[in-house]
Amino acid sequence: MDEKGRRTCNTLLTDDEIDLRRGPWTVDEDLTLINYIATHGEGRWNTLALSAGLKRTGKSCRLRWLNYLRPDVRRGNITLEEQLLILELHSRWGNRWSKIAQYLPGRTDNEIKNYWRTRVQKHAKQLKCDVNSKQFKDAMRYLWMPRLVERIQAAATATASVTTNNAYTSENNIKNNQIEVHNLKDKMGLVEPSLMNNDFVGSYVMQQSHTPENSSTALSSSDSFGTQVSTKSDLTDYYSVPVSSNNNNATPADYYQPSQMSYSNCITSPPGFFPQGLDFQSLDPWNLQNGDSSDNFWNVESMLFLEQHLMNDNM
DNA sequence: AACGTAGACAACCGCTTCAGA
DNA sequence: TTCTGAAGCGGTTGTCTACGT
Repeated sequence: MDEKGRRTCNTLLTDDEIDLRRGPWTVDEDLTLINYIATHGEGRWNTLALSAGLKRTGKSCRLRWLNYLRPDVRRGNITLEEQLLILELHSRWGNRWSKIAQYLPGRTDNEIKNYWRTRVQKHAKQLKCDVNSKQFKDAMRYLWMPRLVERIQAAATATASVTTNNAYTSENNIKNNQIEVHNLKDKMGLVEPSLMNNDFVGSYVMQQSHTPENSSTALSSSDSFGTQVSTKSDLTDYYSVPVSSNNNNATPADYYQPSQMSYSNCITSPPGFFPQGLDFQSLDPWNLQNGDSSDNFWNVESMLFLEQHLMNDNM
């Protein structure tokens, strides 16, 4: 362990503390933490770490639990709807990751932060502009976000087409699809401001009226989580905890099978945020089937648009 | 097959905030 | 009111894996 690792928060660690483990968590450690919390609930993290016999800091235990082991952590690709929401909320609040995470049930601030750094900043780099620059923000708002909306609509349309297969004529399908699109916008609380010009899809602004602050059922805040699932009964409803595991590549899903909370329960929007509660899962067959294919927005058309936009800015 | 590189994500660090003594 | 420890938070780093050469 290097010198930096021996210090935390400007204090030298004791000899006992130097014995603390670092780095990736093992399956045994995960199981110990899960079992301890399932039995005793959460408490003071430092005390918990000691009592559970984990040679980890309380901080490390807390992070592992909140970001990985917690039963309602949602893993896997960020959906198109989630991407749209992240872009919108980040444009509003900046790097307030925990605040943004409140709007994405099951997603952690860490995950959103990682998404932003690896995907969004990558695009800024491709465009050779700063992620915080007006140019990039405009590109997000006027290109990326409308395109996300289009793809969400396309996914919804595809779903509608499948479910209505053989039932309608193509003309009816078109009408239905238009209704789907309209409903989607309603569901997402999106309003279209007047278009800047005819070439352009338009920007989408999230309505301000529904926020976790004014909703009594805000989810997944790391602020509030400690009071949400903290009892044995709560946890045993979610888990069946195996005694041991030899699988070093185990995921939380390998450790326990959720018994009541289904996947779809985790990924609907917080009640009160989207006017009618957006069912992410039902709208996203594209992403589930093909993985995250949403990164390739910067085609020739986009680049031309951006160039033109930047030229107008400079005039 | 071996190596290098980039991307994704888990984990850590240190500062700030908050609550209780 | 002040102090102290715990927890929260955002930035950064480390590690693993997939992919290209």
